[in-house]
This record gives sequence, C-alpha cells and structure tokens, in this order.
Amino acid sequence: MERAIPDIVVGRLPHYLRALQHMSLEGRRLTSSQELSERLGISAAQIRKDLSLFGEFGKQGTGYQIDYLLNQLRQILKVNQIWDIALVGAGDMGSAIARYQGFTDRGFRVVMIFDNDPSVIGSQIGPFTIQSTDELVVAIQSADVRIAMLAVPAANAQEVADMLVQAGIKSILNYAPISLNVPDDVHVQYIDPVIHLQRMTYYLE
Amino acid sequence: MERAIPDIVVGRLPHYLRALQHMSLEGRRLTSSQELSERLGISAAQIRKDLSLFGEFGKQGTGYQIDYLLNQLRQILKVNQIWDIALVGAGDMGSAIARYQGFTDRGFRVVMIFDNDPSVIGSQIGPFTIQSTDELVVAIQSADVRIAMLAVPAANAQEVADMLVQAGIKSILNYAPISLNVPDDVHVQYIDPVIHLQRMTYYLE
DNA sequence: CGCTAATTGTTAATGTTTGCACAATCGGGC
DNA sequence: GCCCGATTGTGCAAACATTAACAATTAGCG
Repeated sequence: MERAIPDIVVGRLPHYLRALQHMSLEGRRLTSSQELSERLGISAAQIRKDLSLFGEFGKQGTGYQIDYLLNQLRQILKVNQIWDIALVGAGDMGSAIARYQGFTDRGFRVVMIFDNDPSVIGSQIGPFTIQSTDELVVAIQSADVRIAMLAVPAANAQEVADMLVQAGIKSILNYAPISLNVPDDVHVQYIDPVIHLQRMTYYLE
Repeated sequence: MERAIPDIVVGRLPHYLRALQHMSLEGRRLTSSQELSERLGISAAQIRKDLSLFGEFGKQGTGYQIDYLLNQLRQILKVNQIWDIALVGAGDMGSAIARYQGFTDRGFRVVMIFDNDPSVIGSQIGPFTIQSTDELVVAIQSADVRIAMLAVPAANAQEVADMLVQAGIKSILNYAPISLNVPDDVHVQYIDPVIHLQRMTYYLE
C-alpha cells in the first residue's frame, strides 16, 4: 500500500469491478482468481497479484467473497460514492451519452450539459437544460464538479479542454479524435472508435 | 519485419496515423519523432523504434515526410482501403454511431444496421434501413463483411456476438459493458466509458 | 479427526518494454 | 567544399510486467 501502484494495475481494477458486479447481480457469493481469469482473459496469477497490492481479500481454499471484494474495489477506485459529471457537446454523441442509463450504478451521473450552438441551448435532454458554453466555467466551479466528458468536434476540443481546466476539472473523458494538451495534474482518457478499429484491421487479411 | 510485432506497438500505430493525418490537413510537409512525441505524449525514442520495426521511413537531420509516412502507416494498418462495417443496435448509442461522420476518411464505413426491436425495424437512419437481427447472419455473410460494432444492451451482447461469429465476423468493437467470449481468431476491442472514468477517479481525492 | 482438493499470497525466474546514448548522415549556410 | 545543428535508427542497459511454482491454509467429507 505504501509503494505507488502501477498505472497498468489501476487500469485493470475497473474490469475486476465490472465482472464482480455482474456476478453479484447473478446472485453469486464466491468467486476465485481462476474464474475471474476465464471471464476477463487475464491470468489468475496476475489478478491475485494485482489485488494483493491493496490487501489480502481472499481466503485459501475458498476464493473471494464477491460482495466484500466488490466493496473493497469500490473504495480503492473511490466509486463508493456518486461523482457528478459535466458533459460538453449535445450533438448525436453527446445526446446519446446524456441518455445512457449505465452510469449511475457504477458511480457516476451527468449533472450538466453544455453546447455552443444557439439552436440547441435551452432545450432539454431528459431532465437537463442545455446551457451555453459561455456559462461553463462558472457553472462547473460553483457546482464543484471535477470530471467532464468532452463530445464536441475535434476542431473545438482543445479550446473546450482549456475552459474545463480553468474551471477546475481534474479528469476528462475525451470523445473527440484528437490529443489534448493539459496540465500534469489533469487526467485525460480517450475514446475514439476508429483507433480501436484500425488496431484490429492490422490483423485482418 | 520478420518477427511478430508486439501488440502494444500495433496499438500505438493508429495514434501516429491520426496525428499525421491532422498535420497533413494543416498543410505540413515534414515532422520529427520529437514533434510527434510532444503531440502524443509518447517518447521520441519509442516512436522511432516502433516505426523502425516496419522499415526506415525517415531521414537523418530532416525527419519524416508526413504524406509518405502517412501512406506507409495506412498500408501497415490496412486502412489504405475502406472497410465495411455492420452495426448491431439502433438505440441511442447505435444511432449516434450510425450518424458519425468521422469514419470514412479513416478507412471505415457503416453499411448495415440491425436491431431486434420490431418498432424500429424498417425505419431509416440516414441512408440505411434498420434490418431485423433475424437477417443478420445471412446479410453479413452475403455482403462479406468482416467487422462489426456492437451497441446493444449488455444482456444481449453475448448472444449477438455468437451470431456475428457465425456470420464470419473477425473483428468486433463492443460498446456493451461486458466481456465477450469468442474464438481465438476473432478480435474484440472494448469501449466502456465507465471503465475509463473509474480509472481516473482512482487519482482524485 | 485426518485426508483431499481447492485456492490464496508471494517469491523467484522469465519475458517484455522503455529509455539512453551515440554513430551515421543529412541539408543549409557561408 | 566544409562545418554545424538536427535528427534518425539501433545496441545495450535498465525498468517494468508477467508467469510459474509452491508453502500455507481452508472447507468439506468420510
């Protein structure tokens, strides 16, 4: 627990959490590193080693109690709470994200939506009124939101990212197909379907 | 070129390609491993080494010719052609994907859309008529499509994946928050925004 | 109660990836 | 034509990540 946890390990924890959450919903009580291994395609030794960096959560001969491990992981990843998210961009992708039902039971909820297109500002997506990006910095600051999702065209992404940083955002999930430039204390994750597709075409004939 | 290329290297190539494509659009002619490094947050030595696995594309003292390297990478990743994609799921996310304009100039296009909801089957998204999943296997087989995007609820994802495999699909981009079980010769890539978000909350206070 | 099969946490060995550093080479300027 | 600053490709060393293997422990069963 003292030594820093490698990024690559942190990146696997959400996968463990997701698998455990499914098992818990299926009404299961116990699992093992081997079962997780089969479900996730990650070796059992690796799963045990990853978890052991944070504590001893299992029992020899028995395995892991699903609900217990689930809670431990939620605590480690700090999703034993609901994080508020600001969404920027209310186009096709932004709207789909805003309507997505899968956030709440995994620790997140969208609480504000921004766009710069006057023809959509003021309209509703579910319970939210789309606000102007002019209000973005102040709105995010006063609501003390720390996480944002960016679903604007590539051409505007850096500019919006700059505003988000100014507003105090510390984590950005970027759907625009462009690398963002942000200070060291701001984390960025990228979602670009084409990157994944191109990675797979390499292996096609 | 003889030895197998590590997966991790293949995974970086699309990022190089994307950056180069931007530079080319900006009208630039030349770049260097150092410039790419700054734009991508990947060390210059690593970029040079990755590229050197496929050939010698640069010139000492000068750097890389953007358009030349671009074409080389397109060939390596096999996106010097347009790949047809089958999209399964015409809900919020599926519709947003179907309307996304960013595929074509990066090597892909959606050519068919399926859903199992009778109330949407037959309706149009852009130029496409949504087909029943009953027709999926035959339609994909006869059109010889090799890549699919999966945007259905988690509960149906495995079942649809099985159909896709049966239809001869070799690459699946899965938007459902669940690990898929497929034969070894089928590649799967995952897009789950919550995984990325949870990875970032670890670093928040 | 003692045996068996299962399974963890951990150590040591192995394998992979990254970074450093530099010779080689290029183009431009004088 | 020669020098200088820039920049590549690469060999080697260091850092990092994964796997294998096993002692320790557990639950269940007869």
